[in-house]
Amino acid sequence: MSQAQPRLRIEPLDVGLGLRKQASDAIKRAIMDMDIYGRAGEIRLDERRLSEDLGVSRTPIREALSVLEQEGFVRSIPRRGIIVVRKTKREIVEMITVWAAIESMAARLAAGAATPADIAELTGLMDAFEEDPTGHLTEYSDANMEFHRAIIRLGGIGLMSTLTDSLFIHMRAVRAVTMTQDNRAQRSVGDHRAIIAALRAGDADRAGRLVRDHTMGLAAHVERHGDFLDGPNAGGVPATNETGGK
Amino acid sequence: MSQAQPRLRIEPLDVGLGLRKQASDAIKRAIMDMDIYGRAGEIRLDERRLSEDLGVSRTPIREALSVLEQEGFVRSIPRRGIIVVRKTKREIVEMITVWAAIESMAARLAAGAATPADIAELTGLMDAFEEDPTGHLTEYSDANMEFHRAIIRLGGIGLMSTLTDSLFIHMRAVRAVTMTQDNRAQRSVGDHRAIIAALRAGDADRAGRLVRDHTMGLAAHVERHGDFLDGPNAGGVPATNETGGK
DNA sequence: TTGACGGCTGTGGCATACAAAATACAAAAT
DNA sequence: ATTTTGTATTTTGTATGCCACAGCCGTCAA
Repeated sequence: MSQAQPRLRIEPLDVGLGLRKQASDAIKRAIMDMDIYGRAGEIRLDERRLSEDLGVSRTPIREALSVLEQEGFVRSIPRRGIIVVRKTKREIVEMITVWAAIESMAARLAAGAATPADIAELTGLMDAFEEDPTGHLTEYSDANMEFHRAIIRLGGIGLMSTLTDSLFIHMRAVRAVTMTQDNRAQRSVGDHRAIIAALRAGDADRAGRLVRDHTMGLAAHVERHGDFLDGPNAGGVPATNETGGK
Repeated sequence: MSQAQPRLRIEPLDVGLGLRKQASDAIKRAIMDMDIYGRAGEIRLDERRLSEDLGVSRTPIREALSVLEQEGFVRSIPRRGIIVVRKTKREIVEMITVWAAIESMAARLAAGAATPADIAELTGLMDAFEEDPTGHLTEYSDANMEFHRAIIRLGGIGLMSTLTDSLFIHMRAVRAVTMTQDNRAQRSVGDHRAIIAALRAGDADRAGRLVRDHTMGLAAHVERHGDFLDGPNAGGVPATNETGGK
């Protein structure tokens, strides 16, 4: 009966306020913590199990899962259950492309509006890793993300930050891998410095182009080396029976 | 095994599969049909009233409202109820800017991949209005939207279509107004023709730039003349933070 | 007369109970 | 032995009831 079901480890949350949001956060955390691409087969989430693990009834669980579905973490198949989505390489590349489009525009806008203090913040993020980013890949990965988020923020369009944030969440699994390949970290620093220079010069065209090329380069890289995403069970969504048991 | 059977294909009989979606669609339709910007004061939605009107219980209504909240149509205030959101001018401008960013990138991608048939489809959308779009503003407004959606589709990034579609829904109220001002419809046709030419020439840079300038022009126009959005009750529901579903 | 406090009502949040559907298992027939 | 069908269990979808909190109104006191 209770086979090797990927039972998520989560802490029972205390009831108080915003029970639905707490539940969605907890489940989201649990999903991000588990290695989605390691396991094979579809990962199903059982409402009843979740409700008893979290100590709340199924109603807030369902609403939380509805939120997570909108955010692209799970997919609800009508009468069949809720499964954790596994982003395909194709989908990741699409997300990076959208990211490139948005950040490029943000850089254009930032080029005309960024203050010296803003520029200083950007340089500050890179300064710690100028010499040898390869040694501290984990830290640099964070600083890298923060750099891009900062540029988008400097664009002044809040919606851009909202959208890209929800894109970035799905790329946690990709970040670590891509960094270690191809000396990408080192080249990344160079690209970033060029972007900062363009922003400081107020050159919107150049800033937009550099950002676009930089991120599209990541897209091309994932396109080439991101086959681990489609991993063991390739293809897309199996339309019909795929029990996978035994 | 028994796969080659010419099994007759029957509609999956979507009744029952998605009472929640039916509810969300109905409520969404109702929201879009009413003139949100005409009325003053906050528009509250009562769960019990809705469930009574739609003939279903409150549970699917709540889930439908949860979906609508994620899509940005309504806003749930913890113990106060659910109100219909009114997009501010600022938010509309932000949405148009994001739209410009995405469609510009899509045009770049489309410039290298569009087939003559694709180009013909685009020209076909515009041909009917070349002479005098001012006479058939409603029809042209639809064709205009379809033109932009087609370009985004030609970019080949499905995520772009998904994102922009959800953006476009919120701009119905703006479409009609902006078209009638400033001879925008007529100039729109000219811009579109130039965009088609760039796509036909395979000039990614030019196509991307033209699309960006065209849409950013709309953003600037709304920025200038879109005060009716914040209209009667300026700042009716200001940034009270919280909720807002990410 | 005015302001504050307390009960009353209405609405949303959560839990639980019930029904329908799909899958898994088993048995029987070919 | 394999396939098919019937049954049972699991699991989702829906309904309803109860509870907590917010807003409102009336009354009482200063």
